[in-house]
Amino acid sequence: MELPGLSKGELVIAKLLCDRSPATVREIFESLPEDQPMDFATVQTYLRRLETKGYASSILESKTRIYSSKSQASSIVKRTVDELLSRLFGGSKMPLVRHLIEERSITSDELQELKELVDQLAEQKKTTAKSKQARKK
Amino acid sequence: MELPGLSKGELVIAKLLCDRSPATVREIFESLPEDQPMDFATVQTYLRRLETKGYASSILESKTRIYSSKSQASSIVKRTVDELLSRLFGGSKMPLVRHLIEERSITSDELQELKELVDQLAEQKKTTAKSKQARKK
DNA sequence: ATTGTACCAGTACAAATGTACTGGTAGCAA
DNA sequence: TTGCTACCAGTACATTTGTACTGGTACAAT
Repeated sequence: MELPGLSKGELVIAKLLCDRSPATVREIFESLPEDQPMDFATVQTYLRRLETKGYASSILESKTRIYSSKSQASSIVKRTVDELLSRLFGGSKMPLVRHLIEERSITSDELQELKELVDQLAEQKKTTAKSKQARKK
Repeated sequence: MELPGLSKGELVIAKLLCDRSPATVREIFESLPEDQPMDFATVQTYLRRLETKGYASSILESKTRIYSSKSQASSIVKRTVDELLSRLFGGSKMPLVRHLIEERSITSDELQELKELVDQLAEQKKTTAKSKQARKK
């Protein structure tokens, strides 16, 4: 069940749907960021296409169709990012990480957040290593 | 001079071109990752389109056309990542950073690299702050 | 009963995209 | 000089994408 890729436009709607699933066309329509408005009917079309592509399902609840996402936001994100990585960075992620935190100005808050993340990961790593050792893998 | 967006396919070629510019069609063709082969003529078409869109220029050097990228890889990357960020993460980058280092298994080496990066940034930040203070901005 | 109002399914359609064939030519091998 | 190669410009074309109109209908307000 290899889902077909999503176009740029579909992606926006897919993400919105994930975050609010289940939702009506109108709900999605209204949650559009106002910097890129879109016709109600256009949203409709995108949702229909998402369903066709297997990313969503829907039921007709007395006159109103309710769409539900069939995939987690995380999996859509993963898929999309994977594509990006393979297209631009030969599949490895560190170059992108670097790009994100080097080529763009980072705020102190973000830096702080990042630091915590790293510490946390390091901690986790240590634990994993230990338990591995314990199990004498 | 707002360059038009690049499609997924164009992006691959654009990146390849950036990395080797100037290059002939054949060179690009041969540097294609073998997991997604493509006809020579298709590469030709992509390059032509890149030129039309303003991302590349070319000259005919005695029977062979030589393409050069007109933009830095970094700016193409930036543009593409920006798009992704706005589409999937409301424009902020930390969620993507998080995704990259949390949702995907990270190796010790990568973690180490990340740690260094963070330290380096912290250092830089401190310096900046100081000089700002010195200048009594 | 009449008229809006919402929403739906279907259809439309130009532009962008992915992918490639073709006919022509210049240079080199035979 | 005759092919065979490489390469080029141009053209082709089915799909996908972006974007939206339409005609029909059910429910609500008049």
